Amino acid sequence: MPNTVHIRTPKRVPDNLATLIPVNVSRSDQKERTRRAILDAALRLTEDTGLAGLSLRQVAKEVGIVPTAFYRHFDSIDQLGLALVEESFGSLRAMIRDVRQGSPSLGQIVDSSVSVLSQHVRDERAHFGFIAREKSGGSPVVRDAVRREFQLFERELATDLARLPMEHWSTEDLRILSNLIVGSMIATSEEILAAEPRDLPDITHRARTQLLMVIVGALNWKSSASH
Amino acid sequence: MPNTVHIRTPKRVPDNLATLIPVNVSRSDQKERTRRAILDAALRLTEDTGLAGLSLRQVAKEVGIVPTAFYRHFDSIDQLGLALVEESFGSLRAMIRDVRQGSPSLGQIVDSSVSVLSQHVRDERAHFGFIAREKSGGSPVVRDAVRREFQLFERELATDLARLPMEHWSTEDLRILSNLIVGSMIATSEEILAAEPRDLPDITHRARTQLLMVIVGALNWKSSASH
DNA sequence: AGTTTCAGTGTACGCACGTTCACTGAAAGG
DNA sequence: CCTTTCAGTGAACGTGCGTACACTGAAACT
Repeated sequence: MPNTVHIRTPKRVPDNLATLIPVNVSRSDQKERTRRAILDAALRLTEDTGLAGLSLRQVAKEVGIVPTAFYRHFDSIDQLGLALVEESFGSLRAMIRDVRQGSPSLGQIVDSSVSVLSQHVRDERAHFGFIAREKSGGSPVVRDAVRREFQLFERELATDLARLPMEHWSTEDLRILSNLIVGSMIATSEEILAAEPRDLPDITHRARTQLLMVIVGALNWKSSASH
Repeated sequence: MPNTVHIRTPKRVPDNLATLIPVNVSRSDQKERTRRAILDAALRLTEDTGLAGLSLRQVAKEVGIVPTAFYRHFDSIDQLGLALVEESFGSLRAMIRDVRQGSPSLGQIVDSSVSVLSQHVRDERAHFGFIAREKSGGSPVVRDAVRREFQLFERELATDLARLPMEHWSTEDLRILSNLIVGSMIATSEEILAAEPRDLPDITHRARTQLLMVIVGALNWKSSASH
């Protein structure tokens, strides 16, 4: 059941309006539609095989175009991969924005972080799965892109942490802490992706506890180290 | 430069000794040699492409046998993958044995754990890389095998932790803690694998700090929770 | 000495792959 | 209205793949 998209002439645009405002209809946005269809198809097909096992012909068939038409949109599968990395981290950043909404007590931050993470992983399953897979995946270009994004992420979390009442932390220690937290969150995401729905409460409870342990640990570790 | 192994008749065994003790020479151990060569070749080739991108013909060429001969040793690439999982976790368990050698103060446990991990990851680079890749890899069979091994691992660590002076911890809390620790160690391993040698001291220092944070956190979290 | 076993051979098959190239025909634009 | 642009077409290519099948010849067994 291909996702057919290439209806050559989908609709005649009424001239009266179309000429006034350049409604960006038809040609350019038909291209955009196809591009989206390719990204969606790739995201779906990658679920089984990873980007490495994705073939241009599979994608084309799924989208409903001829193989060669793929090149009108991407130079290579790697470029497709990079576009998916960008898109996937887009939804991850959207998630962070949700977490930042209101930052009350520390306990509440932990609670909302974990529940927002859990919700987003399920909502954007395909994106999170893609990231998890390609983080250690076959294509060096894509793999490195994913890792760079995570490092960026880690840095952002570090500056966020600096705003919390954990005074006198060196930037290095903040990086170490945020590296630990990001790592745990990645692990949790992967567990959520792999788990059956009924195990979800256990996982979120565990993630909450772990995040709390880490924070409590960081605070006490610091005070015990700089006595 | 194939790893040629198929010298049909490598050596005539001197009858005098060979007949006394069944030295298990030639046929059965020639098979074993080839099997090993296949495993080694697969481990090397997988480094670039992942198990998903590994072809039976590549392996055969690398080993120096004809493609069809592969089937004398494995039913499928998946079976090869499972053998590699087993082997890779073998070296991981060897590592743990090293860590357990002498368990003095808590600070020393942390130090030796991290340095042993760091050393082993570099010594058994191929094995650790394989595990990291296939943990989210393309083949469900192999992927699940890796995850099952990690769960086993986590359980073992939990029982180890139970022997430490952290009394009155519920088994659930121990599982949560060991899940956190195993997760951090996986993340650290992946960072070591991806890092250049000169960044290694930073990474081990970070890992040490994180492990300490986690332990301090776990202890304080527990005492604050069960006040 | 005669028979069986079996790791490795060699050919041949059909299939999916990426990429090339010249093409078509509707949309965009002067 | 007439020209240009360009997303999608369709045939053709060379390559590497997994697997089938009948085989060989030395090692192992009786």
